[in-house]
Amino acid sequence: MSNNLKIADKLRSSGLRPTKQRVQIAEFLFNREKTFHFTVEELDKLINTKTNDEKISLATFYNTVHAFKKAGHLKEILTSNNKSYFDTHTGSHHHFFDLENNKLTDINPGEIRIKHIPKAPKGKSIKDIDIVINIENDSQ
Amino acid sequence: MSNNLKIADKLRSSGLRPTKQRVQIAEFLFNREKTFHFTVEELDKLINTKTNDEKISLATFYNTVHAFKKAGHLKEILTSNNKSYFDTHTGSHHHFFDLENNKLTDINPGEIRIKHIPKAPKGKSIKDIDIVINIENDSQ
DNA sequence: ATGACTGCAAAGAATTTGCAGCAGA
DNA sequence: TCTGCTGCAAATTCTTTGCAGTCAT
Repeated sequence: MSNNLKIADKLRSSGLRPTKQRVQIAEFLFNREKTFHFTVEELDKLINTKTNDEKISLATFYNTVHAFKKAGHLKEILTSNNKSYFDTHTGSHHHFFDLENNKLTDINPGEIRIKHIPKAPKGKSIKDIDIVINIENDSQ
Repeated sequence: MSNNLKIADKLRSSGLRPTKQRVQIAEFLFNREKTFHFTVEELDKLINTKTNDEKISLATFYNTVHAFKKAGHLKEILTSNNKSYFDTHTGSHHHFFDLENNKLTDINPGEIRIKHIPKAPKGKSIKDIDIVINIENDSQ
């Protein structure tokens, strides 16, 4: 309940109306301890089959996820399979991408550091840096 | 002419028949000094409008680019716009991605170095590392 | 009430696939 | 000749859009 209120406030303070659908999606995404990585398709399946309530339309998932991203509540991640993955952990961090099962995992922030960041070309500045380490099964 | 032969041999030694289309695409891609970054769509436009000869079908561009990639002559690059970019420079290196015009440029290999590479989760090993530095226009 | 949001279905963009015909070896 | 490759169109997959009806404020 208090979670519900917090979620609603979080949405409102981002300029987003806390509609039933957005609250349901936001609760699912943000009321958890661990970082959660997902595609829109996966989110749709997870939420729409878990509950038997009225289903949320796929278009609404796309709208909502993009709205959350714009509001800074989600981060989009590049992967080698050219799909849009999102991450509930919005701070600066990087990822492993498992090529065998298409799963993302966070790299512990202490585990990777860039020694020297190159200067952007003139007239340009750096917006952000994406690092993905592709992993596969050991070939023992 | 000798270029033609070299290209044909390059293809043959990768197990690819040097068909007219593949030779034409390979010449376009590999007979150049500087690294070349492209999407399949761009390649199609560049090759099919430049010459007035018989056009190469889009499906053939996809087939060929993937065959070249599998043979190790091209590298695929992740970008923030979730399209497949390819790079004629197959060595290990990283990229700037200009968010304003969707253009990739190489980062000079000396300009970036990772201080500490994290260990892959157990049972997994690192296949490769993709780093993309997103850049935008200065905001002055 | 009024503007924003949802849901549906249709459209769009990028890529893949099936298969008949063609062309290298 | 025989297998691999090409080209076309149709199919797939992921994502966006238009718009009428609905809901939050």
